[in-house]
Amino acid sequence: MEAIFSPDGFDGAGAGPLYLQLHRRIAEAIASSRLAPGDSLPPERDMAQMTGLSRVTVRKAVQALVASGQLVQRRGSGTYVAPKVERLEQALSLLTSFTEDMARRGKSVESVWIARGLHAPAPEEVMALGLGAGERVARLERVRRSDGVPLAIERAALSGTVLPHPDQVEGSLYKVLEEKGLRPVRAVQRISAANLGPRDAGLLGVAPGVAGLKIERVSYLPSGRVIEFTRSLYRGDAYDFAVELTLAPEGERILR
Amino acid sequence: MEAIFSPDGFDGAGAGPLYLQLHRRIAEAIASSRLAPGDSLPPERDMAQMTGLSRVTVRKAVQALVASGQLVQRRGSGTYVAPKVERLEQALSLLTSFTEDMARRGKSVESVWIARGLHAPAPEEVMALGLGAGERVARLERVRRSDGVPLAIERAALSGTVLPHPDQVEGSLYKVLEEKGLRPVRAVQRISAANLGPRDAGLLGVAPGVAGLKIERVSYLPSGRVIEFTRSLYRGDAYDFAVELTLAPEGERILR
DNA sequence: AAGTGGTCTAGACCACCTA
DNA sequence: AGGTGGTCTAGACCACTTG
Repeated sequence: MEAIFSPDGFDGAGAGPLYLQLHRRIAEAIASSRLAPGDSLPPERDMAQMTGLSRVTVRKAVQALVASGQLVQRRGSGTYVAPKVERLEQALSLLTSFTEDMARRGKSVESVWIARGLHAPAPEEVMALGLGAGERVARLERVRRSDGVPLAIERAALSGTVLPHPDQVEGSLYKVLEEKGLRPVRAVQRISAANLGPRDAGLLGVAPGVAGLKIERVSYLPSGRVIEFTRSLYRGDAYDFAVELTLAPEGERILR
Repeated sequence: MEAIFSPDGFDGAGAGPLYLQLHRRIAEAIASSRLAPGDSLPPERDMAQMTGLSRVTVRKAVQALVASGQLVQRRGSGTYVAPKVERLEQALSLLTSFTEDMARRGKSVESVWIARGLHAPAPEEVMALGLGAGERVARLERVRRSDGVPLAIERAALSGTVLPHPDQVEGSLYKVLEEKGLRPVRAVQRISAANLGPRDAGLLGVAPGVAGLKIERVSYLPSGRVIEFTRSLYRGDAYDFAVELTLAPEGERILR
């Protein structure tokens, strides 16, 4: 521990800014397991004194590690090495619900509802769902947890005609749809990455700015009608999406 | 412009930290197009004076916007609203090379080589490629650009036996493999999100900490042998991966 | 040469948690 | 009550870009 915060070796010419040098020291200590998940770091003021740097500079080094999810800070308590989250791998070619997917691997699933209700649709929702004039939209917004760890924020939108009582949805949305004979059989997803804003980061229990996977999904009924439009944010460090690619024969198109 | 940086309205009770209030003001100005891509913001010292805040606090607000890719800063020059990047959509079910993919949409492609050579393999590479004892690994590391904009960092690894002269690869790796009769027909990809480190961010021309899509791909020959192991980092704001999902009939498995 | 962002400091007060 | 992280300040110097 002393070695990490020793005042020696700083300011070697060409080593770059002091906060980056300290950042590197701590990151290497974590990578080499000299700092293990759950370990606490000295208080910022102590790190400053030990290294001979100002607290502001120490904070800048620490903040970068917090922002990339390697450290967590708790006000009034201290700074800790982030617990290692086990990565979940999910096959991307199967249209399954979160609930079913987790059940298949024997994980518990909890949903924490943020909002459930009927609203006036946003233009984007009118487009995606093909809503008629005056039709309302049912919005289901929840945090998905598995074994107590928040994994994703899911914001689903459906036609208010299809789901007139969104507040009665409890567990799996797909199960509810199935009971109505409206289970989707096909979906198109778009995947990108984005930094989590303060609100979303808070819901997922990570620091603002941490990378998240943003997934937009439009689901279709056998008739080709759109049934669901869902925007999800997954913790980037907790999820792996797996997909298999095949060589397309000349001229063939797979994505419609 | 004056409205954004007016000293009025700060410190309203319950509005949160000053740097977040300023962050919100600027973000809203960008979202509402009152600040358009390419527009310059006042110098930090001026923003500080205009708002009545210290430069450090102004910097903290600005830094957060830089870290999420909404602003760019150029030392000696100024602070600007980030140019809007056009999102590229790529189908995830097709095994195509970057070069071919871009050619299909009439985009130019440039590769900037970072490294090309034979090395002693890392354990991870031995595993993924099934390397024999003493076998070397060919590494190809390059930045992929389209129309001058860096889009991705691609780090490919192949058996040194398959590709004994990696320094002779110029354009499409898949083309080279095809000429050897070694074109992959199947691949498994794993997708997650991660904050870009200083080095990778620099290569992609974005600020450190910006969210990137991390893709690991293992490609197979018709014989089932692994031919290629590639780790790529895509700019999260410049790429959409599109994938189609289908409902799997009972008992069927799609991913092998 | 002047102006810009990049780094760094010492010190202060606040809000929260733990004891 | 004491310690922790969270915020904020004024001022300084450096490295780089621009006119």
